[in-house]
Amino acid sequence: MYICPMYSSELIKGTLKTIILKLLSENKEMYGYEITQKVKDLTDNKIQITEGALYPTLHALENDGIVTTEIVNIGKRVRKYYKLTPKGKNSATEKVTEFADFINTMKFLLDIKPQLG
Amino acid sequence: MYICPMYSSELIKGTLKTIILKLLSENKEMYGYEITQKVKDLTDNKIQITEGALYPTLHALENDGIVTTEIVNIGKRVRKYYKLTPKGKNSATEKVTEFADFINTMKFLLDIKPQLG
DNA sequence: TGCAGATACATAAAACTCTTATGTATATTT
DNA sequence: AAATATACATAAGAGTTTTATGTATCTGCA
Repeated sequence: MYICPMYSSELIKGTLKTIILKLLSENKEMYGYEITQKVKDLTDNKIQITEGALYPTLHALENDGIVTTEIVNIGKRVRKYYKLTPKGKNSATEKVTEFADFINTMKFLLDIKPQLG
Repeated sequence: MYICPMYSSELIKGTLKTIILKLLSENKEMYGYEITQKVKDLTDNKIQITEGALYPTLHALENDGIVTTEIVNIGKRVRKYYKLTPKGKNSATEKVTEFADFINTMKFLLDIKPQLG
């Protein structure tokens, strides 16, 4: 069985909220499992969000008023959709902006050259 | 008193080892306090490594054979210099390469455009 | 000369985030 | 029929960082 090359877990730490907020800012509403698959697809399996990390984070975002939820029945199964609040939209923008700035700082600090392609 | 704008602490998580290894790969040997100041200077105060994070990390690097240490007396004070081992040089290269790749993935995922300037 | 701030190390408790493991249940594919 | 995928959830443990504390020397300046 093939194990895809993932980033070391410490690298991904601290980026989970940013990723979730960005996806929600683009998709109006998403459910948890959908988020994990989207991230997996978009990153060519390099970033795989685990459920143990995802669900507690989503619950925290709800508690903080960043997202609201809506439970939808799909046949006999349940989906919980998450949607950004106005406050959440601001948070999303801020988080992504901060991360972009952070990337530039790290590129300078680590002397990383931009790549062609 | 002016408080400089730092990145949110979660953003910096997981990057400490990479930063340390990169600096050591460029400077042959450095001591702990020097590392904190260098990072502060190079990032315009945006990244400030705390001692409580730095020293345990340096000790872990030593235990893992990534660095060796040399204690030097400066007057009546003591400095502990850290230097990469051959294994550590490989680790430094790997960590920086991995981070560069990670940055590209995140830029794509977060749809971050390259900036002019 | 005395005091603040900088230099320089270190550790420990607490907080925070993520991994790993486990649990429940339905739907689909082989 | 069984394995895999979908879909939620929580909890113990691991790992990293923050915050707090401790020790000690050196420098600048008022």
